[in-house]
Amino acid sequence: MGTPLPRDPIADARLNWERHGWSDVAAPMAAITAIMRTQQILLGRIEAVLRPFGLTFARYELLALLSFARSGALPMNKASALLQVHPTSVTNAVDRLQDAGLVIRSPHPTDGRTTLIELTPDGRALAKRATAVLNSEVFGQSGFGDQDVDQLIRILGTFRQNAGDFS
Amino acid sequence: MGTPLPRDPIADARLNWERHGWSDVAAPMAAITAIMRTQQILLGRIEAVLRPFGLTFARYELLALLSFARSGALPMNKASALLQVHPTSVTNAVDRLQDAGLVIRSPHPTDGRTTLIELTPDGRALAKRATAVLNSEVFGQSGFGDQDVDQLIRILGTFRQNAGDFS
DNA sequence: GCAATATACTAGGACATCCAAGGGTTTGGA
DNA sequence: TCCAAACCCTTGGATGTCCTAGTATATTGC
Repeated sequence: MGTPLPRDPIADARLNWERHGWSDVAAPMAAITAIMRTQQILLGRIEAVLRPFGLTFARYELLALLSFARSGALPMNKASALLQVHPTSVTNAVDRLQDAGLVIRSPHPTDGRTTLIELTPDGRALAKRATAVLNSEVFGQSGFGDQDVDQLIRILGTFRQNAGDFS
Repeated sequence: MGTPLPRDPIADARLNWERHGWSDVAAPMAAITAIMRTQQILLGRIEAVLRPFGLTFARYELLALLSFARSGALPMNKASALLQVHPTSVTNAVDRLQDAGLVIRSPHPTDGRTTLIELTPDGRALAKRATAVLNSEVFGQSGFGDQDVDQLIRILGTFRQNAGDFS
């Protein structure tokens, strides 16, 4: 994980696919593998930036989502849907954020099944500070050209829509 | 995680970023978030296809890598470097593959520190079957257009190279 | 030749994700 | 009205990833 490899391992995989007679799917295989690897690299950068704040990306995303909500509160199922993660992942994140005093659980006023997650003042302040650093250290130095950013947003947006993320 | 959302949550996040005066990094934020989400979707598809084989993506990748090695064997550190994951992740995968009888550990002939991972006949056969299904069910139906696949490979290839994955 | 440094793998711990299952609350049709 | 079906959240379990530390083996330098 330290020294760069002499050759692109994904390009090599693609060649292997072609050599084995799977040329028809070699390119998509390479694209998908590249997405997996890119995600890993980006997640590593993000986690490194958030670590000093005692946050992980999952917890940060939840804090950020809450900070954009008018009331600073959201039902857990709503958060799960918007973050597009399993409900149990939200439970897990809320547990830890609550232990850190960044959010509190409160009962829904009319639906006894639902739990609201509410940002505390500390949570709101931390979200703001973390976002500032994330913006300058990660998003502002993504390494993608402006045109490539547009291409990614377009290509992946279409993909996500076809995958049923939104309509 | 079931019903499509009425709106694209990442596009909404981008709007929120712009509303808060972070327009300069809103687009890269959206692109990066889209990569994270796309990876999640793709991983879900892959894991679903591999589950009947008793494999996960991490284990499959190791099997596939070994199946392309001339001798069907690789040192663990080599596998770690090529798969670009932490050495402990390889240890973990090898433990499980070995329990399943798909690989065996053997000592390196000249370097006492090194352990070779070797594909068993069962492992080789399973890798072949799993690859066939992945090709037809996932890579062959990626949902990306041919041109978009090329764009992804180009954009993410440059990114990975700049990130130090290879030279 | 021997000690210091580097390399290889593994053990233990923290987190995140998903799935399956369980208990409580609402809703809706008979 | 009342019970079954739907919905919401949590718990417990399996995996994967990384980090830190520890053990064993090689290599390097004095």
